[in-house]
Formats: sequence, C-alpha cells, structure tokens
Amino acid sequence: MFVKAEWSCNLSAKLDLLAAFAEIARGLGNAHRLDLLEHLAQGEKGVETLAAKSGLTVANASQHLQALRRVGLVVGERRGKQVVYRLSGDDVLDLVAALRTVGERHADSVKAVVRDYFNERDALDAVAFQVLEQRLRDGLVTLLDVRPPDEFADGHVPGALNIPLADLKARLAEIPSGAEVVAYCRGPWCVLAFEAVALLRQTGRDAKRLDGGLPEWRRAGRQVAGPPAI
Amino acid sequence: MFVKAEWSCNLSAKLDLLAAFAEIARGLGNAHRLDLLEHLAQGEKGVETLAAKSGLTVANASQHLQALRRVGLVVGERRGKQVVYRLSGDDVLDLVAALRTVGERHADSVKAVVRDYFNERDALDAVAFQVLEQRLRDGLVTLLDVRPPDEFADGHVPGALNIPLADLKARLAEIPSGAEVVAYCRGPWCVLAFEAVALLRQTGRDAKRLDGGLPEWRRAGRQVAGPPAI
DNA sequence: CGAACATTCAAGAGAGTTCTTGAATGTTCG
DNA sequence: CGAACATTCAAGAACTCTCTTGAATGTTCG
Repeated sequence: MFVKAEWSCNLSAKLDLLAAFAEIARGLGNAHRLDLLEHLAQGEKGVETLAAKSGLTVANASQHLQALRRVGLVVGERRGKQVVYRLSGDDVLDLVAALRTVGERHADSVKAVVRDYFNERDALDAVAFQVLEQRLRDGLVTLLDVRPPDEFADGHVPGALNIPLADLKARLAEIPSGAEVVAYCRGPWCVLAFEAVALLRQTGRDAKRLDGGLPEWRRAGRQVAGPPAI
Repeated sequence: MFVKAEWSCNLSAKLDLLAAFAEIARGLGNAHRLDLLEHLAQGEKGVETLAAKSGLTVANASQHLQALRRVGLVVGERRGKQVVYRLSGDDVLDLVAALRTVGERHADSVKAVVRDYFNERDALDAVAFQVLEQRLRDGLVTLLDVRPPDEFADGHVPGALNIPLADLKARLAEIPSGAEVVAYCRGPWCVLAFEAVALLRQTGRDAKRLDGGLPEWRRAGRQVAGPPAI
C-alpha cells in the first residue's frame, strides 16, 4: 500500500507547537517530579522542605523544581532567604488527575503495583466526597487526616482529626470507637491513607480511604479549614 | 533550617506507582507521538497511513506507536496483513486536552510559537461549538472541513463542506459567498484550519476557526456524520 | 562588613531516548 | 509453497536526562 505524504503545509509550526506541549509532558515524566507536585498541591513550600518530604538531596530537588518551572508547571518566588514554590494553577491539578485516570484505566504497570503493594479491595473501596459529607452530618463517621502536622496546619477538611501515620499505632485510643473511620492524606494515591486503613483494619476497626486527598477536596470547591486561603 | 525526613513508610510502593504514571507522561513527551495521537483521534489507522500523515519513516512510526502502546495510550490490533492502532479510550483525549490547557496558559514556549507562526488574533478569535450550532441553524454560516478526504469520510460534523487545505485555493468558488466561513480540522492546534482562515481572509472572506476539531466535537457528545460509529 | 544560610550552578558518569539502516517476522494471495 | 506485503526487531551513533559532588550566588542578621 502506498500512501501519499500529506505534510506539505507548515509542518515546522505544528511540530514546534507539539514540541512545546511535549516538553510539558516530559516535565511530568519523572516519579520524583510527580511526587514534588503532589507535595506542592498541599500548599506552597520551600526547596529544603520539599527535598526532605520527598527524600531528595537539596541540589537534586532544586534541579527538579527548576525543570518544573521551566515548563510552567510551578512558579517560584524568592521570599527573603528562601525560594518558595507553588503550583502555577489549578489546571496543573487537572492535568495530573487526567494522567492518573489514564493510568488507572489502561496501564498494566499501575495495576501491577496496586496488586503488589496494596490490597486490591482497599484500592477500590474508597468513599466519595458526597458520601463522606452525608455521614459526617449524621455523625456516623470519624474523619482522619494522616498527614504530618505541618500539612494539616496548612489546610484540612473541616472536622478532621489529625493523627500522622507515624503516630497512629500509639494514638489509636484517640479515635472514637464504634463509628466508621475514613482516612485521607495527600491525594488518591498517597500511601499514607492506604497504610492507615490497613493498620486500622488489623485492629478491628471499620476503616476506609477517602477517594481523593486535600487537593482534590479543595479543587472540588469544598470548604477547607485551618490556613489562610491560597 | 533543618527538616526531618518524613518518608519513613512504604516509599518504594509510592515511587513505583509514580514511576508508572511518569512513564505514561513520557509517552506524551515527544512531538511526533503527540502528532500520532492527534491523527488517531480522527479514527483508527494503520502504521503506514500514520507514518505518511506525520512524515515519519514506517519503522520510526512503528517504534513510536509501540511506545504509546507500552504505556497504554493506544491499542493495536492485527487485522489481516495490517496492524490497526486506535486510542485506548476517551480519557486519552481528556489527558491531551489537559496538557494543552496547561500549555496554553503557562508555557512561554507555546505563546512564542503562536506569536511567531500564527496571527495572534486568529488564535484567540475562535468560534465555540454552541455558537456554531446556532448560526448553522440560522443559515448564517458555511462550515468548512479542511482535512484530507479520507479523514472526512471517517467522520465529520454534519453539514460540513469538505475542501482539503491543499485544494482550497483552487476551489474557492465552491464556498457560498456572503455567509461567514468557519473552518475546522483535527483539533484546536491543527495548522490546517489556521492556514485556511488566513487564506480565506486574504481573499476578503469573513472567516474564523472553530474552537476544536472533530475529536473534540465527538467528545462533547455531538452527532458525527459519515462513518460507522467507533 | 563578614558569617550563616538557602538555593543554584557546573561538570561529569551512567542511563535512557531517538533516529537510521537493514534484516527478520508474520500474513495473505496466487 | 513462495512471492509480496505490512510491520517489527536489532544494533549503533548522537543526543538528552538524572544524580552526585563541590563550588558559587544571593540574602539576612549580628
């Protein structure tokens, strides 16, 4: 079969444009950078904080942040001695969410990781925002924020109880017994909530993950308690 | 400032998961692959067709398609002698759309390309689907599909007139005079419609781009004429 | 000003990506 | 079966990405 070439027209304009979009995609094309974006989705942060939270050296985190800034996914602002980074807009959250949707639906590698590391039932058995709100109103549920206290302080779902995952074992007594527990953390794939649910179930509690973390809650236009608004 | 490391928990699970998503992002991270996705958004196609349409060698196109298939963005199916590829789902269109949104809003490089190659006014001055539908009903507008005939045959907006960009100069007489002309092609950034509008304006017509191509029209749940539905 | 601090720059080793070329595989048709 | 066809594989050159290390830059505070 012979097919005539059809790219007679302004090919370089098109390729330049697509190359610009491709550059943005490559900005997302690294696990550490996706991790940094998840942390930045909780709120703006300095380089050293981000490096510590994502387990990178400061120099390396700085380079990744500059890569993200170069393609416009984050913006950095000098504030005194520090440079504070934040997401450049809500559309970045939408982009990462779209990436996750495709990944969940299609990529075998994602399915394999979920199967290997998480209980597959836990992954599917997440509570939607609307359901949570209904049960919170009815007092049927304890909402647990398992992120570190600094992120909790920067903003959290109203009514949530903050017990970081690291302390959860020691502070089980603080969780009212009887009611169902719903845990959330940084996002739909943040491991903190997965592990919290696993631990709570081991101790005989009725625990579920919230389907989405604080950034998704905020993005859905819900009220956020605690911080000065962005 | 000293920040305690916080990644005590199941770090590798998280990084594996993020790496899987990053791999998908890298799948989008190449201009030729984005081009291939745009062509596939028009409808399923064989390797040789795609290679011709995007100006790649067959071997190279095959490799890019396999890269896309590896990360689950497209699926390929052997059909007799040919292997026919198609997008793996509508969420892929949503992902590319999200990428475009971020690019348009944030990336300087995108703005630079638009400024250099296109008339900035043309880029902004696009007609929304709803506006088009209203004017089509009122008979105030001629809708022009400037894609090659094979893609038109695979599906087009009902009522559109097909004049490929390459033939447009020679076939100007076929376009009813008086009415405004709205041109569309493969997507919001497909150059065909940009160039058609530029050409039509040079000849004194009142021409505008449609804000989105056939894939976006289809994705918005509108009726598509011509083909067997996907 | 000089010390302390937060971040960035620069260079280099190692790994991954992309394109080209030519050969190999799998499918159909005479 | 063998020829023709469509696609994929394999290998290599050029290029880009990532992480590490140590030095350089810019900012504040005493």
